Amino acid sequence: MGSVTIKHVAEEAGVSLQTVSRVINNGPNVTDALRDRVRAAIDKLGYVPNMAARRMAGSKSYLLVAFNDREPTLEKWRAGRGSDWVAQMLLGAMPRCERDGYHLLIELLDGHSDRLHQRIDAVVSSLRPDGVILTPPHSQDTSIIDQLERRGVAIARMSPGSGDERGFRVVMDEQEAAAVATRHLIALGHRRIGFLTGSADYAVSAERLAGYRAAMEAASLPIRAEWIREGEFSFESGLETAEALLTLAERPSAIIASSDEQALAALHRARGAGLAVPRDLSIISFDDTPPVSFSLPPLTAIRQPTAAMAERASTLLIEGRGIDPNGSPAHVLPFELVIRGSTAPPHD
Amino acid sequence: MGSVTIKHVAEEAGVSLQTVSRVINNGPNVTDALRDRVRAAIDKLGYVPNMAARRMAGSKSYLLVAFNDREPTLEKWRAGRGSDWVAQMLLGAMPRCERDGYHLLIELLDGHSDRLHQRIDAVVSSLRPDGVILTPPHSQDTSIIDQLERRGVAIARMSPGSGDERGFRVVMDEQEAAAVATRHLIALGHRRIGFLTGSADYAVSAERLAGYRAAMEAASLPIRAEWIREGEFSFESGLETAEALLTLAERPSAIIASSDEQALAALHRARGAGLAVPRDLSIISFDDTPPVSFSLPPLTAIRQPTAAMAERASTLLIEGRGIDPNGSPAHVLPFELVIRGSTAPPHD
DNA sequence: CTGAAAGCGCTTACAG
DNA sequence: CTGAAAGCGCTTACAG
Repeated sequence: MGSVTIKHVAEEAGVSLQTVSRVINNGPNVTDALRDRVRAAIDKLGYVPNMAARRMAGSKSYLLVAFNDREPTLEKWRAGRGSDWVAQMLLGAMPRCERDGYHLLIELLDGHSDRLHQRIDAVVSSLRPDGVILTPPHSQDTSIIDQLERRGVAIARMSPGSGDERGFRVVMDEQEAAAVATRHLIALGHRRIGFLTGSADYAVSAERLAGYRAAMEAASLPIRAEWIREGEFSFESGLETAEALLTLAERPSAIIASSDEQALAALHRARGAGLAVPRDLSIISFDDTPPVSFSLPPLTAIRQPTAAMAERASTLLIEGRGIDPNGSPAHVLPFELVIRGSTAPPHD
Repeated sequence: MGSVTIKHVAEEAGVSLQTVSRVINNGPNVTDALRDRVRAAIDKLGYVPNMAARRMAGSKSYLLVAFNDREPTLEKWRAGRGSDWVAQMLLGAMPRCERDGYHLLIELLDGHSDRLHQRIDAVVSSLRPDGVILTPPHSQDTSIIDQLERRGVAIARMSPGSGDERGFRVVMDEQEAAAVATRHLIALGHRRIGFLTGSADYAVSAERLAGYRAAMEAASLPIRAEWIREGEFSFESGLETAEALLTLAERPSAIIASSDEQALAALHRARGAGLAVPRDLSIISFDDTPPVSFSLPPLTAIRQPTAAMAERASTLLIEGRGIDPNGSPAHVLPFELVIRGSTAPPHD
């Protein structure tokens, strides 16, 4: 609609397009007088650069795309239980993007579909984002990193696991978090501590397990193979693995779950087995999404700094142009052990 | 880099750019043979149109912007209680957008700031979205509609209230919802029913109140002025207004709250006053976000079809090009009364 | 039914 | 320190 363009501004200020462009982009070599004149014209006309045009002319797109795993994301939204990783990402990343005139686009990606790469290519080709935020499990998918690298797209990977050090990596110390949880239980007097692992295709799963092992060993506590139950992050998986743990002849007096859902499922199973939490069984969960603070009792949990991680990822993508992050150290953000009512000294 | 453009496709297929463009956009007048040849070339090269270029050349931007009220939105994310309206919008709108190659951008808008219009102009000018989804309270802000109309931007308004019939309007029947809630209580035997109003600057607040009034009158039940408490949607406001209601000489045996937060606050106050819910006091809330199903007892609530509304809004914006929605009827989506444990016959 | 030209609003080298 | 030209990748009228 007869919108204001750089041309109008140039006329109003009596300068060339070129100069206006330089002022907009804080380019060098503009006298203060001219700059002021241009700024005044911009304000007067209410000029705002057209992003599509800027992008076309070869500048930044001012767009960041955050890819999220489709099914778990939709599933959680549908369930309406408030387990909202995406909301936390928005909380961290959106205001950060806004501050520098960027926009954040959430995109859903199918876990392992054949068309995964096709979809990524389509998004990158059509949107030309200045950077892409990858979340698990895609953040650890080497073939995706390959693809994005080939396309020359900057990457920030949240919780990417170890091994591949390409792109900006933003993490919390998963291993230490699990160790802290374990030590908390040990300090309470627990010796038989069970562990429910997360989905095998998420790198954090192995890291959390390693932290548990390390802390148990450091305390010279035995680790029985039957105490470690391999599962997935889901409630259903939690039901199954917790059940297996609770029906053991010598059952653990405490359980560390690799997700909130699993922990909630463990709580459910404990109740079913007539075990009082935390009296007969202590439970610690991972992530600390809303439902765990509403449960009875509310759960002790490792809080993942999702918002802070997303903010950092955005910052790195916005400010890190030209920097080669490859091989540089990961950005480690602090987690927190939130102690609530599901942990106590063992009863027996 | 060195990305595939329409030019490459044209060469590969041995046709003009023009023809490729026609095929991409499902334009008329292309022979099947040519179309197939072009499609084959597109597939072979993995061509995806550059959105910035399309936009520049005067086509759609394939971008939808959803404006949300900044502070309440951030506040809820920060609180981490899972009261997530935005997540429900994403659930409804994102897959719908994706289906037609659109992208949804969430943007935050300050409630009443001077720079509100400036911000909207900036977003519209820089992004050139094909349409804008407005949510309360902005969806009922006449000056915003004016502004967007002037700019020629298509608008879909969620819960816009009555009066201004411009743009696509997607609503639930707020008045009927409140009436249904009221009738549910009446059917249970309640005669003294209190009502906590929502924020005055949200049109739904007045509508909900009107529904309550209508249902009470239809049942020939008295409406005492002191039973209607004007407040805001927040928990704090709920504490205050519920307190006022519960300390009345002749206190209501049931309360309808205009938001989940208020209802939770009422529950809190009831507990403080030694009243058992639902034995001594029934409570119904509005919206049905996650926390109300976690409370003790879980609350009976009117469920707002937020995801469905966002989906409809997207559909209207995507498919409704060229249609003038002004003055056409609003799109009414069904709400639901979810009966849980906070409502029962009055005790006395 | 198909194609050559102009132009969208910017930025990037390149001159001066 | 400032400006005239070219070009980004498309689509839109306009020819043929």
